Amino acid sequence: MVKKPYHHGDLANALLESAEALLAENGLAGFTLRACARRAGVSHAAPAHHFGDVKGLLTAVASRGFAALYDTLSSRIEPVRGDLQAEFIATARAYAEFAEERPEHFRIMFRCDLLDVNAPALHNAMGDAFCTLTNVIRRQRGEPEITPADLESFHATDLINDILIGWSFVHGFAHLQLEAQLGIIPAGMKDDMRDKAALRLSALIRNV
Amino acid sequence: MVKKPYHHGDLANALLESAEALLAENGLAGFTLRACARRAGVSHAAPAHHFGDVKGLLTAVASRGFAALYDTLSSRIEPVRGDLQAEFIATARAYAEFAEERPEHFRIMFRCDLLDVNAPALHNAMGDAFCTLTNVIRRQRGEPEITPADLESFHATDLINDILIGWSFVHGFAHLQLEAQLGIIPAGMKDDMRDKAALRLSALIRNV
DNA sequence: TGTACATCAGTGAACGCGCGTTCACTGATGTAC
DNA sequence: TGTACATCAGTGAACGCGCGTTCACTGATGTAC
Repeated sequence: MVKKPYHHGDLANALLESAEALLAENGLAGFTLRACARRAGVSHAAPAHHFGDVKGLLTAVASRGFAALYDTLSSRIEPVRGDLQAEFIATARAYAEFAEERPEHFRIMFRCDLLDVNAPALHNAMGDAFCTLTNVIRRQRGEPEITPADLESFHATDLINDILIGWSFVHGFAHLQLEAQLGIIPAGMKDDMRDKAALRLSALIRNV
Repeated sequence: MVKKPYHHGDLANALLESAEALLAENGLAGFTLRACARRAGVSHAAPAHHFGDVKGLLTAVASRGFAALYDTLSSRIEPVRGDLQAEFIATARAYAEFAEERPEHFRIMFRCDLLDVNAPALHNAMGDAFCTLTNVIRRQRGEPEITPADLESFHATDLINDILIGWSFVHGFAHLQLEAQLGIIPAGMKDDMRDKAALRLSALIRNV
């Protein structure tokens, strides 16, 4: 039996994992600084050394959420890259499934009142995820891709028009579904309806 | 000076108004049963007689939110009724402005984890609001309107396709904007971009 | 190679707080007869 | 018209709880010389 060392070694990550587990188990209500510390096997005052306060920890959790969303989107889009219809469908599907599989994580990510929205880590993680969505739209339009760095200074208004449609649709569907607002659609048909809607929008954006 | 009567007379409404005021002032964090009771000038055990518990009160708050959303949508659509492009633009605008003007109320309405989603009052209020949105789409498509009662048994899948696009877009834009995700769009251009996107979608749905 | 010292990353006790719920109660109201 | 009684809508004290933050502290680590 190994004696527990005084220093944890990787407490920051351990706390983030505890936080995510707590969110998954009990929702936002189950998330507290003290509970995270308890779960990580550390005194409740320890997290302050790494995250400052609750908001700091939540912001880090949200950053990891956007990073995970980025990974999900990338991994789903990559296999069908170039097939514009399939890309669009895969994007909507990946986004919606992410929200369904990690509902509490998803909720936190879009709760700017609980987060330090100016934190660089959060800002960058958001930028990566949204850049991926933006590039889906750009490919639909036959335009060259951009990088997260480009996003900062990006003002091509006619393109933003379609990005707005794409973002809003994908996000709106995922959020409405997550929050039980799509009761009108029979449970077994949601995926199919979403795919069809995505297909229709893809055609609109590709202008065919 | 009037002696305060033992019975309040309209405590249920007074509590709802207190709740909404607290949400507006301090967000969800400022909302507690006790705070609502305090603000309504009543002992903290009194609300239980009207709403049972916290969830019951929150559910009633959300119901009033959907009723207010219904009113907002109706009053904005009515003046331009028949002008399909203007109707669609007005709908997106009304929805987004509602979210901006009553952010905390809006957040509560879409937090099914905090609500009793099976409460009839909530269910009906949601139905009224979403029926209004549905009829916007139906008019775009030249189809007869439906009533909230019809909504229950409504499975015309080809129509749902467009409803899904409309709902998701309108809701997604409002939610992304509320949660500070549209930083890429210069502040002064958001309304214009939203209107243009709505116009484009209106054309898609009208199939022109 | 040692050593002094600054800094970092934890501990654990304490503080003050407000919460939701329960409970026995009481004042007010409504209604059956 | 009166009265008994059930029911409703409040009160206020009490319970038990866990929270976030602060603080003085200590053990461990890293580094300058």
